[in-house]
Amino acid sequence: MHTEIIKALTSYVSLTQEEVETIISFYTYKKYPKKTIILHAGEVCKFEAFVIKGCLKTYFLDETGSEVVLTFASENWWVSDISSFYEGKPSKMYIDTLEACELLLITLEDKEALLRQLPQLERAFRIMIQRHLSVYQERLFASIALSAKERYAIFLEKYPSIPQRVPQHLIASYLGISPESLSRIRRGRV
Amino acid sequence: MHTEIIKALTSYVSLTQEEVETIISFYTYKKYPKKTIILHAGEVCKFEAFVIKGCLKTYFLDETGSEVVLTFASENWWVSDISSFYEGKPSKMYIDTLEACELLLITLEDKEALLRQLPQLERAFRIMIQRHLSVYQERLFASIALSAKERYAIFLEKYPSIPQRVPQHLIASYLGISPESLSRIRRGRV
DNA sequence: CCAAAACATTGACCTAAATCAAGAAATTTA
DNA sequence: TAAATTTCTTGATTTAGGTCAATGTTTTGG
Repeated sequence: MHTEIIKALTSYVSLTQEEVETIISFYTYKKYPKKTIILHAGEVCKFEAFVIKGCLKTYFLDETGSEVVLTFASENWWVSDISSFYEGKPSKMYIDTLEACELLLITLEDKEALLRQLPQLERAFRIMIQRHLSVYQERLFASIALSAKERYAIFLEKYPSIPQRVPQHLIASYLGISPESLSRIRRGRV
Repeated sequence: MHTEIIKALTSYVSLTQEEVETIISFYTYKKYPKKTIILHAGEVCKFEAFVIKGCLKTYFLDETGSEVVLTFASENWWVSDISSFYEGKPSKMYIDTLEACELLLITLEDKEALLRQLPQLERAFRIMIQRHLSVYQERLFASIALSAKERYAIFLEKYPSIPQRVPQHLIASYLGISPESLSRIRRGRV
């Protein structure tokens, strides 16, 4: 059950069996049914989660109340509102399960205790955040510099399995285009 | 000369005078004239820099060869291509000075040595990267969900001093709009 | 297994912002 | 300080992609 989170962390630091046990002991396994809101805007995000199984979306509501999808998180990804989680401030985003999910969760208190106990993990988490950062950087570039069609092509290349499990209008939202336009792009009618 | 970088780091961890000296000893002070390219796309980024004085832009070139500004970095900000710097891979971006600049630079080797010597800094750097991440997150949301006019208004609120020192067409590029459109937005003719 | 809800497609039309072109200002450099 | 370069503005025109509305299709839950 915990093998994948350990794999994710040991790509950056090496760990003894005892250290692995320690890490595991700090995370809580939890199941959520489909369409569960696990973080509401306005709340402080109390978890950082690793996705064992399932798929989630993180999103904002715009002025007209419609969803703007920021990320999809599926197996072996992390999901949280990092700035709310670490700085204890109310989140502006929502996080929902799109499928039944199994997550490994940690609270801020426990994460800090874990890092005090295994300071070498600081490095692993720092590298993971850096990776997240460059993903956002590339998306921002795409969003500024590329056409809707190009953004969709890149999305398909990077996340070929997401379209099979996520409704198309959410992908449109993620790409910053209307569902109608995405439909037309897919049909080649653009 | 180093007071601001120390202030930036001590907002997250407290340091003794000796530790402060250690940090300072790892950074190299350097001056650059205006319009110097300090990172070329294709090169590996060999520095992480703290801006003491001056202003820089980081940008990509799009398919037609025109600049897409990703960030401006001025006093007390960090500038680097994080993913190239840490992962040793060729950068896709450029970094240029927009004014004469004074920077404090560190190489990856030195940064790792510094972190081995003062592991409590891991925390400070992690928090800084998290902050960067949420800045990108908000910009991505803005870029997907808000109009050019709204994006400009937010930019002015967040960075009121940048327009006084950076050409307007670079701000347009940063916001993902054409220089002509930004000119019209400013004139209220939109 | 059927009804209801959610999702996707298509066409007609609209609009925010891009592009093109020309000139005016401002800044730099010699 | 004059010439050169860079930057900014304005108008005319185009276009990518949005919106609205109707219809078809798939999925879900009772």
